[in-house]
Amino acid sequence: MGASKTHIFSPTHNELAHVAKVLAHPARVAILEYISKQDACICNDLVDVIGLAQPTISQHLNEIKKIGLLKGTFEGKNLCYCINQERWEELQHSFHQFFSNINRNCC
Amino acid sequence: MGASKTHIFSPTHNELAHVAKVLAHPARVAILEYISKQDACICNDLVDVIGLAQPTISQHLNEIKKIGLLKGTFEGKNLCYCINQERWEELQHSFHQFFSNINRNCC
DNA sequence: TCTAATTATCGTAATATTGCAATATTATAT
DNA sequence: ATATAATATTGCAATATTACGATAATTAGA
Repeated sequence: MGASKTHIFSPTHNELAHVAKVLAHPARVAILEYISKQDACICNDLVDVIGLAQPTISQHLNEIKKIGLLKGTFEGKNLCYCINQERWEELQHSFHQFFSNINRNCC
Repeated sequence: MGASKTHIFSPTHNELAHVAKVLAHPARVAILEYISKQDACICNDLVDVIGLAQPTISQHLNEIKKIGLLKGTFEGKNLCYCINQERWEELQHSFHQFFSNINRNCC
């Protein structure tokens, strides 16, 4: 059918997948890394840095925003994106949990 | 256009995105968790456990295989999937690196 | 107010993903 | 060798994602 059957999975699995989906595009990984490395958070140089058209960057930023990873002022000419550190750590923890949770006994 | 412009991104960004894409579906997260929690690795109960059709599970397993996360015997009636632990730790490290790499100075 | 600069939204085309029925393949046991 | 059980492959339909041109909205400054 094409649509994921999210209803048959646990909230935990759906949430991790949902977050992973945002990281599942190199542009978004690059955007996150770039923003996180700026001392000041005057952004959007992004269009030049990343090399995609402005509407495309805008869409990617929106995806990142949706999972709560960005904070800052979102209006005006000089808007300011930056990483929402609490959320960042939350996701870091989720992935850490996922990766830690593995059995050693195997074939 | 629809296709990601992977060539404009760094190998590191592409690789992380590529791996994240595999985790970007709850079925694959569930499959990985299930396999990792089995003491013995006699699998495929998966069709029952996950609740998707056999061809669908097979496809998901294939995606997971592609990034090297599975090892075991892949032939026969009683085949045996299990987590490739070295690869698992490699990916764990990649995500850890990504999440650790963030600046504290912001608005 | 008018203009210039910046970001967001809309519309659309190309491609990718998800899911399953039907079928093929493979390996084991009889 | 044949039947059985388990997994893989194929083909296709439905939906999602990616990308960008055109355009709208927003804000700061002249």
